[in-house]
Amino acid sequence: MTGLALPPQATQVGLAVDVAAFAMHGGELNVLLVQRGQLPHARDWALPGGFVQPGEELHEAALRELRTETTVQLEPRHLEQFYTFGEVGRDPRGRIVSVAHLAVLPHGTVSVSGGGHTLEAEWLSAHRPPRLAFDHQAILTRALLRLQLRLEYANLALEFLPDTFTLPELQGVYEAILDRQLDKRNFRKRLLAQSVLTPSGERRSGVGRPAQLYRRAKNVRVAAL
Amino acid sequence: MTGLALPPQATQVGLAVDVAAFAMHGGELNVLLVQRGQLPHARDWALPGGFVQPGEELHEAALRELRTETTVQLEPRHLEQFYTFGEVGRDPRGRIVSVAHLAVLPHGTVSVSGGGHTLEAEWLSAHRPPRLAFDHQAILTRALLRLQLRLEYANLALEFLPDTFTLPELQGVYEAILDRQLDKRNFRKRLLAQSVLTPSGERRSGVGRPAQLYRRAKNVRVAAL
DNA sequence: TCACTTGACGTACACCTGACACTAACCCTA
DNA sequence: TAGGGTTAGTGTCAGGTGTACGTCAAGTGA
Repeated sequence: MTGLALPPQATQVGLAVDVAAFAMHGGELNVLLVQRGQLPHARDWALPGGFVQPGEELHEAALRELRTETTVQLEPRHLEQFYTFGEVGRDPRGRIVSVAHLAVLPHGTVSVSGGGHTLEAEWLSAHRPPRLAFDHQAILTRALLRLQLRLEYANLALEFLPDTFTLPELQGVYEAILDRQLDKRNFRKRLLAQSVLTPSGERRSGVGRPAQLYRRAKNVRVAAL
Repeated sequence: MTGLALPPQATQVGLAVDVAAFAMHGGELNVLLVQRGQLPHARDWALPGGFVQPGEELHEAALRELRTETTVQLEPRHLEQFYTFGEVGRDPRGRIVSVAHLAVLPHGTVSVSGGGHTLEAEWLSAHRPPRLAFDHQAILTRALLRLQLRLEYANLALEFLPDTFTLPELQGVYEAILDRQLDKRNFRKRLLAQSVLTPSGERRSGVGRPAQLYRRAKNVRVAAL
């Protein structure tokens, strides 16, 4: 376009993305992990991720890695870059800078399997994960913090649930993300006051008293990450 | 260390840092800008920044660029990485990814001059800056947002003031950063309730009634960014 | 000494938050 | 069909927080 070249002092580094993808399973907040098939850290668990390709945007790379390593297909709006990890010694192969992304999986995306250079892909406990490769534990910790921050001022929790859901289910999502218990009376008060929910009229039978089903209110947009 | 090499699919990109450094001058929030001496965007204003050197940490690079381009010396604790800009077309020279940093200049750091590849360094209005090179306007906008967020739950504003200061002066810092007016009575109440200030006993004369001078209370640590 | 400027202070109200205990509705089993 | 088990659903009060707002105090300078 211009004939301009990179100046000689421009350090060339490996550019990577990593993705901390979250979903709810059985009342627990899970994070999507892969088992590495290559050195370094072969057979260790890690966040899905990999190198950005030439001409590829950062968020595209994140989506691609997620797709090829875990078969999870995601829309760009559920993805947010949150921190860049570039410490000199973080990867034994050389200077590799990783732009870490946070992903929220809409309800329904569940089955995963390994692919690419990974042996295995699995949903594992986000708050009590196994030992992770590289500095991925630090990345995960920061991702959880960001997720909790976002929870407060977005309707993020709705993403983790199907179209219709009960209030106790929604409360479960909050509790799983915050990793602590909430008072149900205060929770209901707070949520209903926001008027982002409309009762669907139906109820869900289960073990005890049937619960009212809600859905997201019209013209309430879900938080874009 | 291991004999491991970067895999062939590892895209090599130029790695840069940019710094949005803020200070208060004359009741206005200013940002430190440099006038570029090289193509592309020669003679345009830009945020100080440049390429990371081999073996150099990101925050070290940010401090070094600030020092060489603007003669501003800064401690690491006043620096925070806040976003990474990696869009494909953002730099005409090729794929250059920039890790943007926010810097708060303690009061007293004022005189600047160009250096390195820059013609000039100057403090200019942060909320109404001149036209900026590359995507630096987007970087600046995001930096301002982050600064405003930080203001709320840190004692960040104290950094912008000398050791002793009056409450109206402190309020001025808040107003300059938030770019809006605050009620002085509520401001006092809020600030004094935090008990991070101690009256120095002295007063400062000026046009109207002399104001009480305050200093940061003992054992109140300033927010690390 | 009077007008002007700026600092300092208190009150009243709306709102939000968190603590807390009981009733309602349904299922299952004896 | 009655009763026990289980989960859903509700109201109130106290304390704190944020905001709006009027008034007096202490200087300066004409």
